[in-house]
Amino acid sequence: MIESTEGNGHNHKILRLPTIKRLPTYLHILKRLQAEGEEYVSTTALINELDFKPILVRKDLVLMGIPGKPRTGYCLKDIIQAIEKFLGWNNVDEAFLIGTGALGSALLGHKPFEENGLKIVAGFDIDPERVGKVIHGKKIFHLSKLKELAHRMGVKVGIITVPWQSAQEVADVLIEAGIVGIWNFSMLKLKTPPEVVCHNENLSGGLAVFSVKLQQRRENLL
Amino acid sequence: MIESTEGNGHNHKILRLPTIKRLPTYLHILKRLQAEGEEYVSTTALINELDFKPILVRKDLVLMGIPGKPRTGYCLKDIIQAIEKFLGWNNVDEAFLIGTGALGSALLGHKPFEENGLKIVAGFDIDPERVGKVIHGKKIFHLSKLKELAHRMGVKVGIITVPWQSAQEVADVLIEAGIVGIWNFSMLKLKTPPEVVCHNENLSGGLAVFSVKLQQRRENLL
DNA sequence: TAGATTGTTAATCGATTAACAATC
DNA sequence: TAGATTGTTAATCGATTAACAATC
Repeated sequence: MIESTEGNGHNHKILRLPTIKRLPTYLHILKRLQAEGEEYVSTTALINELDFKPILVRKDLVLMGIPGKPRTGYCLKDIIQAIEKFLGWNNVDEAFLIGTGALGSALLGHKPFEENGLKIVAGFDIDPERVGKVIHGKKIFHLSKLKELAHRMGVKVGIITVPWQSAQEVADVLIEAGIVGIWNFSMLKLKTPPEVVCHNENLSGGLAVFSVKLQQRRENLL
Repeated sequence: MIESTEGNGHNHKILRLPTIKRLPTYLHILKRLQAEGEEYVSTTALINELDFKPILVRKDLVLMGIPGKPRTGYCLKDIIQAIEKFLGWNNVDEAFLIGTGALGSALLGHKPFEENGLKIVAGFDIDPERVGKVIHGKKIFHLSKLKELAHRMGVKVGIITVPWQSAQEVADVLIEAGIVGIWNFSMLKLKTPPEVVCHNENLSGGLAVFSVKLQQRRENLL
């Protein structure tokens, strides 16, 4: 029933995941350089602060359609603007966060989110100890209030930071409340309808890589 | 991006990063199945709870040297043990965490770390408001105490959760204190000597991917 | 035996790197 | 012009998927 007469395929430049993940790193360094008064930057200069090869950076910028000038490099203002626009970080999405344990509380107070287009406006929990409290300036409501508040405030994004056992239950509440995007920090693969965007964050993947590196370090010492 | 083992090479089975990042996900599901009383699992059954294709799981298990039985699948106890051993999650590393802001506090109380081989034993900060406090059961010391405590307690791992401006400074303190592994959550690329293992966590990469997915969702609606 | 599943070998796909021409 | 840097096209490298033989 939902048909996209004009919204097929390539209404938006399609970047690949590895590229997208690198963008915030670029952005951070570019802003630093800008704050230091620079106006242009070359990819060779950029990678001083980076782990990548210059050609990779150039490929990424080409993919985003950002033009550079031979000999001078890229205009900082232009790349910054292009990246922020591409990521949608220039206009802010309001979000609800469900699950105010250690991780959830942290995200409630995580500054970079607000600066990067995602503003958490309220927290939710079912623990009576937590409901009614204020964490990092954000009020915690009972989960049963979510649907009503979502409609009243027009919030369309949910962040799940509950243990995996209750993650699906929470997802169902969000879907019922008309949320269109879910950022899932739990270990459970959620069942969601196709029209809801769901992104699973795999925090333990990072720990795994670190653990293996540590082990290899240890073995190399022997 | 692929970090090869630097040194001699094959003292340890070498897994690739994508495989390593998938291991915790496998582990989590395998343990769930075990708790439900299962003894064997086939890759076809596994991917019900997963986003991957069965062949990919089998390839990963082969890489780790875990044998399966045609028709029956893999012995849960064996895979779980093999993965935990590979990740070094059966013996616990003690770690210091530096920077007790929102993110740092969260990690101090993040249960899965303890269960997965990384035990944070103390926090550090320079803010007098925070020094002396106890967060999630862990005492916060002044950064100037780190070196002495590291030696006394034999701690060899550091987790950096300070803003990027002070990250290098903190890293220098850790290196000076004889730490061998650094898990860096700041946005700064740290300068570390080759004998120190350094793993940079890119949290904003996840946000970037989620942001793009949200945008695409929005565009498809039009 | 019949059937399901593993695990090997080859094919495909995607991402990074290299070479180099185009540009200012 | 000389030199540095971009950006294109091709080569390489790595990861995933497919096909299928081996196994219980």
